[in-house]
Amino acid sequence: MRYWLMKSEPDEASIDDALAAQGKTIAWTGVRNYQARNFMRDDMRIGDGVLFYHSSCAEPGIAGLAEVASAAYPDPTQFDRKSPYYDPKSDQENPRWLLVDVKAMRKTRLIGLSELREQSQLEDMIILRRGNRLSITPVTPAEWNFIVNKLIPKKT
DNA sequence: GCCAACGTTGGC
DNA sequence: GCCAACGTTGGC
Repeated sequence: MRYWLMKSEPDEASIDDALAAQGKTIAWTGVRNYQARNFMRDDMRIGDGVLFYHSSCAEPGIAGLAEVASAAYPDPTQFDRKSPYYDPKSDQENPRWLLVDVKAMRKTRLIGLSELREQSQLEDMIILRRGNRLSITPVTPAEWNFIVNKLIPKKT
């Protein structure tokens, strides 16, 4: 069992959207970074824990908990000419981009970036490193446990 | 809208 | 294989 942090722009897919989706499961479309793709392809397993992170928005931070709900499979948006994620250089026989399905478990209070940065237990989190842009990053069990057990239950 | 940081591209 | 130019990410 591994743990991950996955960034989503809430304008596109928020934790509320995911919870409202059929089966609470959404296809994690639009990953166009090889390192993030490789995490999905090589390291993710069904049932892995996911911190659902809202990025590029007014209040960036962890907004919910989710689970990996499928193995990696080709992202259909790479073949859709009308999609912003269309990739003319990918071909059907050998798709370049993959996705996994993600099942939303529950919404949490918003744990903002600044609050995350205040936690000495989280100082090594990849998401908090300077210049980090990876949309999918591994989370250590210690980081996961601290966030889920110590931060999330706390009231603001 | 700004811009630092980073990943990708492509000429050589 | 190097690396400058370019495009993107994402917080502010």
